Amino acid sequence: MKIESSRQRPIPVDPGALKTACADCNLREICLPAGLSHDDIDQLDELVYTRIKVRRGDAVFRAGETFTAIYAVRSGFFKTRATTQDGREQVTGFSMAGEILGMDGIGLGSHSCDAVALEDSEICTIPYAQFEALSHQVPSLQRHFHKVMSREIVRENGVMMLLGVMRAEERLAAFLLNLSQRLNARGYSAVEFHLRMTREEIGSYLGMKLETVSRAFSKFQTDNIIKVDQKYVHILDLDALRKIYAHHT
Amino acid sequence: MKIESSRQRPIPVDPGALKTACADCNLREICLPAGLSHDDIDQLDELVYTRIKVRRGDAVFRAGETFTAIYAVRSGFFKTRATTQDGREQVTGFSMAGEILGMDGIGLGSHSCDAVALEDSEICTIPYAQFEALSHQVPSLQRHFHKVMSREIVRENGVMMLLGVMRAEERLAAFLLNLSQRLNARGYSAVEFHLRMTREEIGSYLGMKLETVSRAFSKFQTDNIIKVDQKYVHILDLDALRKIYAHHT
DNA sequence: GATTCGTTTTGATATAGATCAAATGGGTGG
DNA sequence: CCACCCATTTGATCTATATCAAAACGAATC
Repeated sequence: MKIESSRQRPIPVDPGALKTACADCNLREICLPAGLSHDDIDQLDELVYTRIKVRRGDAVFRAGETFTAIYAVRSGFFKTRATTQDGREQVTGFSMAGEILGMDGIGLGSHSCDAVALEDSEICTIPYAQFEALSHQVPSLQRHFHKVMSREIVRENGVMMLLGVMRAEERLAAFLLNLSQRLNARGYSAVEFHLRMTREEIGSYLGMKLETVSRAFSKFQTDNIIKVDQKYVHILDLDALRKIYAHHT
Repeated sequence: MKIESSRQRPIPVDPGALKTACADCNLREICLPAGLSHDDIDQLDELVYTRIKVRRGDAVFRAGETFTAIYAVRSGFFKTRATTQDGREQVTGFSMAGEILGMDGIGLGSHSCDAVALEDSEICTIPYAQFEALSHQVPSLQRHFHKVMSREIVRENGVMMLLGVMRAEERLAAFLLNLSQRLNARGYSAVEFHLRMTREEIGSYLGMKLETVSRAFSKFQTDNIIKVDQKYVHILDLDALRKIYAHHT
């Protein structure tokens, strides 16, 4: 199941076909419009005129490309990854509905990583120049955007901690707890879900090899903390997972 | 030489005594005022009324404290660090003149890490509420602040890559090259400098133990790539360092 | 100027996780 | 429906770095 397709760019679809206004979007409370008034959301809606389907394996943007827009994940699942000059790859994050992609490009005007869909997905394109102008008019939008960027900084701090000081099983526990919490915030089960990424991608994110990820999954299953079957995960003992993460046993 | 002093908070000094307007500050091209017009800088100056001395070992802010302001490093050197529940510590960054501290607090309203001075330093306090209001009036300030936050995201991406895929010597090479480049951008030598942090702090940042840091330094010295004497570093062969970093030999 | 404490270096040994290897099992495309 | 390609699991072995230990060195203190 090789997912890196040869297509380089997503295919824009007829905007009308996918038109779902922010105002009507069930993600509005966790996405960019969070905290905006109705009028403000309407203004944002005028900006977000392009909704795009991204097929599994396709990239929303790639490292080196000129930065033009940020993207809100409307549905589906993405990974972002950076690549060293000699081709080693680091997954820097996984993104799900309501989360924002592409903020890495603002600083230098070009993207520093790739954003690749791990399943067929939909994104809302938010042209950055216009977004900046709008957030200049709408203080609450500006405020919220700053929060979104700040939270991304804090998230990455957490990953640095994970990579810097935690052991293999602690890392996997942290990863599962984080997924659980984010899925839960979106109305899904906190204890039962399907992973969208491979063991190798999990490993890359957590700074370990796929075999080590697999062994940690097996260990958790042996200890009756989770039940795993391929991509299906059922957390049987959330507290045990939290203890592994927190107490660093 | 224990630097964690018992004082919890920096001592505000008479603002007049330290008054150096952004307009006159030699950091204005790399700090927040970068790209602002004279008039805009004057507006920013009205905001930055508190300049504070921070003594070595003192914290500008600590994890858990309420977020009220961001801080520009005017002189000196800082580390930021996050701590796990069981007390393990991860240095998440080192900051020097012109760089901004505290952006981690915007998202959740409280800081997620400590910012500690590694030498006697000075910072400019920028009350966030007022800054947000001003950046709302001054588009170029807003634009620049977004860039600063985005660059922080990209920097952390780089650290994730470092921690995730690189080997000990590659990490140290990356670290030295980064320091070199930042010092150079501030008018200091790119090849000769004094480290402000201990081997242990370097190790924490790079996800390795202080002994491993020391061994990597010794190896570089043996290979005539650098000359080290305690905190003094002289890079003899920048290209060799770049090759270690880039080619991942 | 001696003392002390913390930092750094270096050596010896241990180990978590990487690497190598092989078997199993799903999903996908023909 | 079959065949093939990946993904995953599990075992055996290896290795980069951690850990343990001790000596040397410097900077601050009395």
